[in-house]
Amino acid sequence: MATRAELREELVKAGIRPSVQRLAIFEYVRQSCQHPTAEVVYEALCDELGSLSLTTVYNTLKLFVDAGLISMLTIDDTFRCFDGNRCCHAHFRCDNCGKIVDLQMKKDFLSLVEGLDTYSVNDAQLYLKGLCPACKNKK
Amino acid sequence: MATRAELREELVKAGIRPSVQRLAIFEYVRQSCQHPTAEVVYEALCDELGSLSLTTVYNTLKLFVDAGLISMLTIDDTFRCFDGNRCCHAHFRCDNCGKIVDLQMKKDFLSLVEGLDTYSVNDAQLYLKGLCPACKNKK
DNA sequence: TATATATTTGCAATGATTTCAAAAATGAAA
DNA sequence: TTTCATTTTTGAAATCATTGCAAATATATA
Repeated sequence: MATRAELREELVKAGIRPSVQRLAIFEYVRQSCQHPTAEVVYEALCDELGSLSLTTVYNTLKLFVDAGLISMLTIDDTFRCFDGNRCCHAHFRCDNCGKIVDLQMKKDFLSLVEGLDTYSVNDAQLYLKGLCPACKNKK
Repeated sequence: MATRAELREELVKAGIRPSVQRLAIFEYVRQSCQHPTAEVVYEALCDELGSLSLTTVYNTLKLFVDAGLISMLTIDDTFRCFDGNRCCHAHFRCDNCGKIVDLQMKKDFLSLVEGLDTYSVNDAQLYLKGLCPACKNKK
């Protein structure tokens, strides 16, 4: 769990000026285990920041993704969500309840892919879908 | 390369009535290596079928995905595309030219994921992004 | 303090996808 | 074949997450 000062430092190192909004959004996404959408981030920070624009949230999240500070998930085809967890992990989305959970990896994804030597890889996501344990038992 | 009769049979086995539109759409997606969008499928088949509705294409592709006959890719966050290749493979999307290519896998994805025993997995997609060989060299 | 630059804001626009109800096609029964 | 019910297709309108844009605000520099 990083402190606010550490997160601020991380933004500066990435060449991003740590405005109040940016730091709050960065902190929220980094601390959350919920893979929030832009809308969720907006709702969560609106009060704390007094005023906040949904556009700012979208712009800022894009800024962070482009800087490699967080990642964007497209595991749900109707909305994007964001992930501040920097460890290599896969995602599982339950077709029934919609919950998205992290799954540990035994090894990095890339070790399994052939012929990658001539490519330059910036991002890798492994998405699994089906039924989570709880929903599986209900059926 | 499956024949039209084989594809028809496959639809029937899946409990899907092989209408003219469905068979044409199924054949197109199964034979294509281009990961077409609904729009692309629509444009490609409009003439051949005389009349075709984009809504039919969307509905039919969803029908096939739900039946497990093809898969839907969300590797590009602005549109969905579809994949008729049933072999286990990963996808690479070039950030520069947008092209999506298949990559062979040494082993199945799932072998690398921990704690999956209590889940029921229906779909798995590994998405890689970065620069393809051609775009990498240009920079 | 003045001035330039970077950031935020809110509303309008975008565009892929879905909804919906009518029209057409198909299958079963008579 | 004719009739009737069911399934499929169609096209136009609606949806909604995301982006564009131009004005307002905040911050850095001279």
